Amino acid sequence: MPEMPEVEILARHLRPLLRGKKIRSASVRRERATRPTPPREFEKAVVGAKLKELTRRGKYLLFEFESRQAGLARTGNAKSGAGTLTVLGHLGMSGRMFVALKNETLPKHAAVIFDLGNRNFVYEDRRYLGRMTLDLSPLRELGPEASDFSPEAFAAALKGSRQAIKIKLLDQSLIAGVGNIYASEALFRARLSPRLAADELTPAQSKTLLRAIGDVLNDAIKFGSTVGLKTMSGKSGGLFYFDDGGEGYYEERLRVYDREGKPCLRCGTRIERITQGARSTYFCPHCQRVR
DNA sequence: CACCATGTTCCTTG
DNA sequence: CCAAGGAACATGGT
Repeated sequence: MPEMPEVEILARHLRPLLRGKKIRSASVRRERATRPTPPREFEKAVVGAKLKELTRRGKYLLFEFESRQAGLARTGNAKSGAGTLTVLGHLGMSGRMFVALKNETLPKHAAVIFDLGNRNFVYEDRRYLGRMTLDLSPLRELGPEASDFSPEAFAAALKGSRQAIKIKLLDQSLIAGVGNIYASEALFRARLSPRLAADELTPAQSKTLLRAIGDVLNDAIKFGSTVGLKTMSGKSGGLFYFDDGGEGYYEERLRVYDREGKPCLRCGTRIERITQGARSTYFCPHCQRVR
């Protein structure tokens, strides 16, 4: 469930469930899951730690723990100041995180489990493209959140690049949090062609695009935190948030993504799918003409 | 078997 | 140094 809105909703869901909880034991069931941190080192570092705060940056989750004793300095956890240990989480394409009752069976691809006493925290990932790690270096490469970007700074960041704007939006060092789905959605909302070169956008167009990105992300968060929660309630005593997408608290919100051949919701023209940077882009050839 | 998938990183080629 | 393209990672759905 991995674009910024899904991560934000997940963070809001998990925060009250995890805050103040102490990790009794930790189990890494896949070598890859904590890369580049070795699994045993990861387990050792988090056992006994109490979660202070859970925050989000781009598509990453930051689990901030109170360190137990001295001895954490050698974990190479750059962010850990005095008394703090931070675990960085990323869901990749197929990761999920949830708090479960202890008698619930673990999913087949459970990658990391924290024993919290009367509950388990589970990170599971079918494709193992995500991770939970002590390596915080990815944070240094992230561009601003959409909400922190001024139109002027965004325009400046696009200058000097002839790359297609759609591909640029996926660059986390330019702007953090936009993924393949919402890149198409934002360009549709801004009525801009995904094939426009980044430096071809006028200041007015880049301003429109930045606003569209913010709107698309905010709408998704708003939708996910209302309909999504309702959809999921009842599962495991309401402890789950993300399950399998349920009945459409997600896809039905999308206006162009995955709608190839279907009529544009604005003008009726057939939506097209093209490949850019080896990934699918969906757009309306009429509403999103290059200008 | 073929192709596709919400992400990131690394490699090659130009 | 940059851009573009592709592969890799690993599993599952259609």
